[in-house]
Amino acid sequence: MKEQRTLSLVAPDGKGYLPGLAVDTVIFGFHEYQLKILLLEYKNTGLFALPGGFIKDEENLNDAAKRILFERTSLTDVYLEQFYVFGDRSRHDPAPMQAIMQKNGIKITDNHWLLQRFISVGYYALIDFTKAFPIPDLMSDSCAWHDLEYLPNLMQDHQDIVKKALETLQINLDRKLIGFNLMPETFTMAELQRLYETILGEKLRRSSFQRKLLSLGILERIAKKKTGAAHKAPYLYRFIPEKDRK
Amino acid sequence: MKEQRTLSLVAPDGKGYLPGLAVDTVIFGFHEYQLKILLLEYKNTGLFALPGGFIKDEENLNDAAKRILFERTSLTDVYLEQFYVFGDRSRHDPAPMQAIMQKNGIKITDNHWLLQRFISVGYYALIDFTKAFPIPDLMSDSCAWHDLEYLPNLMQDHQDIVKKALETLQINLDRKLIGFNLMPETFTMAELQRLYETILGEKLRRSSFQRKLLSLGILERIAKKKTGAAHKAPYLYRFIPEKDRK
DNA sequence: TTCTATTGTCACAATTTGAGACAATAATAG
DNA sequence: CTATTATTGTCTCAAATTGTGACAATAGAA
Repeated sequence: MKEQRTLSLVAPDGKGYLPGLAVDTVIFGFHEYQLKILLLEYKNTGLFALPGGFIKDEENLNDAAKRILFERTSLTDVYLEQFYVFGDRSRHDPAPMQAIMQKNGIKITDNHWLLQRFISVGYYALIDFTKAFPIPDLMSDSCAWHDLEYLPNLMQDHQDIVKKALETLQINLDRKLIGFNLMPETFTMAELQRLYETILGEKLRRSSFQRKLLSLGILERIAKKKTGAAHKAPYLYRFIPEKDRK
Repeated sequence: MKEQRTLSLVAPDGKGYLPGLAVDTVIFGFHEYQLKILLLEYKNTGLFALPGGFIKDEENLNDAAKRILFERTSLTDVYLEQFYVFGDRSRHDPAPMQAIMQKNGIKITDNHWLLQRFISVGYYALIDFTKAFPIPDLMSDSCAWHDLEYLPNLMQDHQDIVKKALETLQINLDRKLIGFNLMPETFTMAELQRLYETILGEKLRRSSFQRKLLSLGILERIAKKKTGAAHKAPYLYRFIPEKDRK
């Protein structure tokens, strides 16, 4: 682990980072029929926030997002994409950040870098829930999964950011075939269908779904079958990466 | 006209603007079966660039984009949307900006604000070619339409920005029904089809296209017909804004 | 061995799209 | 005025896709 924290490493003048610009990441996972996202809970404040960070002077923007994602999940090679820039003046509200800084023993100066107006680039990531072990930063009690349906109140405009991220995910699901990034290596057709239904927020027909996905030529059926319940055992499937398709 | 220029109003320390952040706009128009974009040509430099600008300290990001668009076109209420943030370190190349500043009598200091690294938020706009009268800024000889197929060499990574803007337009064309923003108030079905074909870069079947677009319930057929050529006169259509549909 | 829930697949209907045909018609040529 | 020409609006039929339900297969439970 190279680094576990972001905020508190930042000097009061923000030296080493691009000023006024931040990255916020909506990290999606899927578990027990539910879409989840990772949220940080700042110590002793009851404030929840999306994992975020800043861009180093000599860092590519997309690399900064990758780094921030890595710091919270230890994962690399993750599906990660920009989706919107949040740049309204109204999102500038220094109060919660002041509270966080205070609780973490950071000296609050009137023009502390963290209290200025920030414009934030929103990224969303899709990760395999079974592979992620969330790591809080040093200002946070926890970095944990939260059900998308039952989110706590979030800092600033983070609720809007989540909403826009979900909309983007819904739009891109079929076109970019990115749902598989939320699944474990192997899965049944029923599990995959539940993922789609959860993301899209609607029921899908079983036979149409199966026919459609098999016809795309992106699934490999694995000979083995799953066991455990009192009915015919389903096949397991694996997603075939684009490069391996014929 | 409130303001006609951007760059040269900026003080060497960039006071009044958010540091390190810019907006670049890809302004699309359609004329004589061709997609066009607006480009600035900087005086005596042979350098072409997308219209761009900076964000004021107290300005919403999206409002900055609207303002920049207005400064070049005098248009308001235009379809304008973010599509990507260009934040690679490699895009920082002060040489062309130095040339522009020199030719425009702006004093070049080592740490002039304009020569720092910028991250740029890309916006694309769709406007009615017949309504736009491009206005150069004071550093530019011209602000003029250029055929998307025959662009001059562009500054920095502006070629990539245009490419990404076009890809976004192609993806959103059907989903958001935004093509009409490129058409005049009334148009024939053949004209509309040519627009779609040009944007998508492929031929479409006439009867399928007509059937599809009529079935969407977004076109109002106007009683009058156009005249002028030796064949049956086509109907004229008008796009029905969402609020007026039933 | 029988029962139950779920799976993989098929058949048929409904819908959408592809592809072409045809009559209507605004100007033009004679 | 009439014949010609190019394009338009619409229709038909075929092909492809999707909706809908049915059915046999089967892993475990009763």
